[in-house]
Formats: sequence, C-alpha cells, structure tokens
Amino acid sequence: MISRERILEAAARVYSKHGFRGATTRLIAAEAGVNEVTLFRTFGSKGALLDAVLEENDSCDEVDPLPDPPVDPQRELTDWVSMHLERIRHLRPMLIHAISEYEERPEVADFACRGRIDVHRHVTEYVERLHKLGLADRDADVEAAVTMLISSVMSDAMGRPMAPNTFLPPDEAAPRYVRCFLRMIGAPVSR
Amino acid sequence: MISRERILEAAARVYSKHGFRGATTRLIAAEAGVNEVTLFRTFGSKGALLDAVLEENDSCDEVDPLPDPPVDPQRELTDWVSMHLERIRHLRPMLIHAISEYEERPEVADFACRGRIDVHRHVTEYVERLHKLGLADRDADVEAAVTMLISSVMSDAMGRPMAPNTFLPPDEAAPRYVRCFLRMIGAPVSR
DNA sequence: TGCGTATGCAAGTACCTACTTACTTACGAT
DNA sequence: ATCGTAAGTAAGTAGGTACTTGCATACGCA
Repeated sequence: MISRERILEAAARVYSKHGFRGATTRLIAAEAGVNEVTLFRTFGSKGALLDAVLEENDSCDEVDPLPDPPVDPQRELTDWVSMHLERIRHLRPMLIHAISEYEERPEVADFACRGRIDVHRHVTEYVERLHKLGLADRDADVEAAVTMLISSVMSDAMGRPMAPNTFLPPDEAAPRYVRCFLRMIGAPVSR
Repeated sequence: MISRERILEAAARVYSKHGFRGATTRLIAAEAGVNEVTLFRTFGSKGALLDAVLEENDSCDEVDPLPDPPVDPQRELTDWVSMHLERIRHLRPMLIHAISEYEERPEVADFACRGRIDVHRHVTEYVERLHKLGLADRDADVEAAVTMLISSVMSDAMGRPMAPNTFLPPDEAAPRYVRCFLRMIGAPVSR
C-alpha cells in the first residue's frame, strides 16, 4: 500500500509541471517508479487520481493564525505575510494549473478558493482586535485594505517567477506590503 | 486571405477556453469554419499559429495614459482603474493559460509581462506629478503602493470569476481600491 | 482563354492517450 | 504449506493528435 503515497506524490509533481492534460498516466507512473497498471488499479482513473492529489494538498494547508491579543502589529503582520507568501509560492504551480483548468474541471474550485477565504477572515479578525485596542482607524475601509493585502501576496507569489523585475526585492516585499497596509487602516507605522 | 483572420480569431477563442494542449487544430479549424489543412498551409504548425495569436493580442493593447497634469486624482484614478480592470478581465482567459504554460512554452512571457511593466510606469509617473503639485506625501512608499494597486486589479480580474465572494462588489471595487491607494501615498481622500 | 493562387476534400502516417485483459511473481499471515 | 493480496509484465483496444499528400474546385487577373 506504499505505492499509493508514491503515486500521489509523483502525480503532484507531474501535475505541477504539466497541468492536467500534460500529466499523462505514463509520466506519473514512471515518476513514481511504479507500473502504470498499478496506478489504475489504485485510483481507477486519471481524473480520480488528480482529484485525490488536489484534496491531499488542500486540507493539509492550515492557515496559521495571527496573535490574540496583538502585541506588535507591524512585526506580527510582517512575519505572517512572509509565511503566507512562502506557502503560496510553494503551492503556486498547482494553484496556477487548477485556476487555468477551472472551466474544464470545476471541481478544482474548492482547492483554489478555500485558502483565500480563511486568510481573509484571519486578517479581518486581527484588525478587529486592533480596533478594540485603539490601534487602527475606525473609518478605514478594512475590507478593501485586507483584500488588497491578500491580493498583493497572491500576485507576488504567482507573478514573480515570470516577471521578477515588476515586484519589490524579495526580502523587502513583506515588510513594505505591511507598512502600506498599516497606513491604509490608519495604524501606527514605524521606520 | 480572409481565412487568416478567421483562423486567428477562432484560435484565440479556442485557446482562451482550453489552453495550448486543449486547443486542437481540429477544434480551431471547425470554429473558424475552415478546413484543417488550410490552417497548416497558412501557419505551418499549431505552435506557430498560437504564437501568432499571442502576438496579435499583445501589441494592440496600448495602455491608456493618466492625465497630465492631474486635476482630480481620485476621479481620474478611479476611472483609470475601472478601465484597466475591464481590460484585464477581457484578457484573463488568455493570460491565465499563458501563465500556466510558461514553463513549457517560455515564449509566452512577453505577452504576459509587457502590460504590467507599462502600467506600473504610468501610475508611478502620475504619482510623481502629484508630488510636484504637493498632493501626495513624499515619505510614502510609492513603489510598494503602486505594486499593491496593480496587484489588486490583477488579482481581482483573475480571481473574481472563480471566487466572487472573496472580492468587493464589482461596482464598488475600483473606487475602494483607489481610496486605499490614496491613503497609502498620503493623498487627500474624499468620502 | 488560360493560369496561378487559395481553398476544400478524402485519406493516410506515425505517434500518443486512457484504459483493459490475462498472466505471472513476490510476500505475509494462517 | 497454502492462500490471498499487492504488484509487475506484456499485449492490446479504441480513439485522439499533429501533420502530410494528392487531387478537385473556384475565383481573379493576364
């Protein structure tokens, strides 16, 4: 039963590189060091296998929460954004193919969307806490600001490999996104 | 010689729906109402045809400039962002496939990147003009702010069809992005 | 009238695709 | 020692893919 895992991992790699149509059962079997027939015996069909791949890489990516109560918002958000950036960078190949195949295989929507919703909620609730501590402007458009922060992270993780020079230097990106975000919500910014 | 245009348009539609691998020469020919052989006689190969499609839809998307001198920044930026949103929404299907196929067909990079660079320059120069008029804070991180605005527009246009409820209502998106942007660069915001 | 050019049509080539069938091998528990 | 289960091997099916070839047709220009 160890083949199942090897096939799943190999399929994830091949799918990340070539997408659904390019991920042939032959390639996956070879990459897994497994006979092609074993793949069909284990998963039934190529579609079922790749569905399993997405499910595997979906549930296990729990979003790490932001501190409650907030202590040092700028530092906490910067750390959080860095980690989030890293996670999406890692998911990027799979995400990008899933999105581009959404029309032909709508079942990928869950995989591609769930993360974003959770993340949005986390950040929004964190800003709520800042409000209660009087650390953010009540008149700010928090929803728009959060959307913009998340969009920036997403866009950075997805677009940088292809157009590196249209983004901030990698090591400066997170802190600068966060400083802008804090300005948007009317929170104190240092440096 | 009219077939050439019909094939190009059909190929653009089919590619937008199915991506490179899914855009079979048969589908394209049928969609164009043209014999498959004509396609090969006109473009030589499937790869050459789809390269032509991207080139066609690349050069003709000139980015509309922002006013010089600025008069009503909030209004001008909102209009500009709305138009930009609309343009990317329109390009989305092609863009998304091009990006997802970047590793297998790096020649798509030009098509996918050129727009972003131009847009970035336009907005940055506009903010420069605001600075000269004393309408924006000189200490703001303009580069990061512009990156975030563009990322938000990109993310909105690309992600909304798949996850509509994680974005602002369509008619409110542009003005709210712009208000946040103006806050980031320390420009006056109304309402 | 004749001729070149663009196009359609029918068929075929060589290869790849998902998926199946039938048979064999290896191993672990009873 | 026997038997069930997971796995490999070889071969094949039915269909799709890019691309080619040979021939027929229509149209515009000389």
